[in-house]
Amino acid sequence: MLDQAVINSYPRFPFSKGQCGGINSSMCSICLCKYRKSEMLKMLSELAASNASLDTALGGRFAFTRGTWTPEEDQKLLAYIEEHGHGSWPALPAKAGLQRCGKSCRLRWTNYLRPDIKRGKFSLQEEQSIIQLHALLGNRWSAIATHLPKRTDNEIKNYWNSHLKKRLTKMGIDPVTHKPKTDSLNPGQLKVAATLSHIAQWESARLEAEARATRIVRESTLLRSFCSSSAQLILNKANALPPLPPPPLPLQPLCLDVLTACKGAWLTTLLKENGSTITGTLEAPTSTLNFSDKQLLIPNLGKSNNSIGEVKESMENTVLVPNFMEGLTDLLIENSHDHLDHDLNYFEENNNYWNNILNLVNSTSPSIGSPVS
DNA sequence: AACCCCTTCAACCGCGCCCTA
DNA sequence: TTAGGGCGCGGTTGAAGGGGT
Repeated sequence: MLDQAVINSYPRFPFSKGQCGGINSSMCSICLCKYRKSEMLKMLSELAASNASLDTALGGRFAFTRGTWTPEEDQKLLAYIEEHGHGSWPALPAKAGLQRCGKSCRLRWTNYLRPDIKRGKFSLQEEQSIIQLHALLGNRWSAIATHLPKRTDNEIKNYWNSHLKKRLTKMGIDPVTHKPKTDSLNPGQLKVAATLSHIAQWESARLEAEARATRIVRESTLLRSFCSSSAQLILNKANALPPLPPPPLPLQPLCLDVLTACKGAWLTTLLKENGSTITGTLEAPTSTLNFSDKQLLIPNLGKSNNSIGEVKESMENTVLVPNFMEGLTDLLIENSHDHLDHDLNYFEENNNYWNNILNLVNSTSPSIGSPVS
């Protein structure tokens, strides 16, 4: 058996650190290729017998370059994929003449070299989309990325961690829950929170399913220019996906209603707190819900035969709705105080902001027709 | 100029899912 | 049914660069 010290001293040894000695893992830590234990044992005994370096003993098989990619490497990878498509990633480096593992090539391609990637500063609209989608989806970066054209999940994740998360924290909003940090909820509030959590869970699942379908279609579109036969297979796969299931009633319209109410809440508060006389061309709140003093108030609507009414009735009288949009509403309200009081540009931007949320849900949910009537 | 600290983000790690033989 | 191949995903790391002292 190979000396443990030798294994540990070799930084490129192809097994997970600390696991290679006992051969209790079949996972290569460099390229994630998997090997049979018998094969690994054979490789190790060959190495021990040869008394050579690991690279030599294994035929230079694991002498991968790591770290930052050079322009020459980029060019090689780009040229190969443009001509042949990527095909099997583990096989690509040898064919393309690269001393990289397949996984490194795949990451370089998907996060940097792909022609459909937009690089550079995130726009205000993109920032808002990320915050909105993060409130709905949490750290599902790939799902979020499907709603931001030409942005990668890695880029969005980095931007969130280095910019947006800190910004929300600075404004007193928990970047995980998207709620003000000082929340303490009474039983009635918790009840509503549970209902909204259910909505968010459904929306999250729906967006995830949609993201999957979108990803497949996008991948097929990209590949078509390189490898028409492979693309056709993926297109067939996408076409074979079953339609997204409708959300459970009564959550379906209520979800939209809550969003609409949030928009209305923002509008009402802005007008009220600024003593503004903005009228006419500005859109009025459309929700059946009322709003006052930064609290989304749900009145007792009484008996109703429709399911929406039943849900609302269950919320009873007047309660604070601690949903994920409230933090955003507060964020916007704070912004209005700090920077843009009585500024119509601000109004228009944020009116669009709420319209975007509604459009987002509307456009991605064909089965969700309209807010509750 | 030199050093330190902080931020950014490309790249890597480890896990788990899906598919196939 | 199971093992292995392939790959996507979220979390983490560390090199590079900028700013302050």
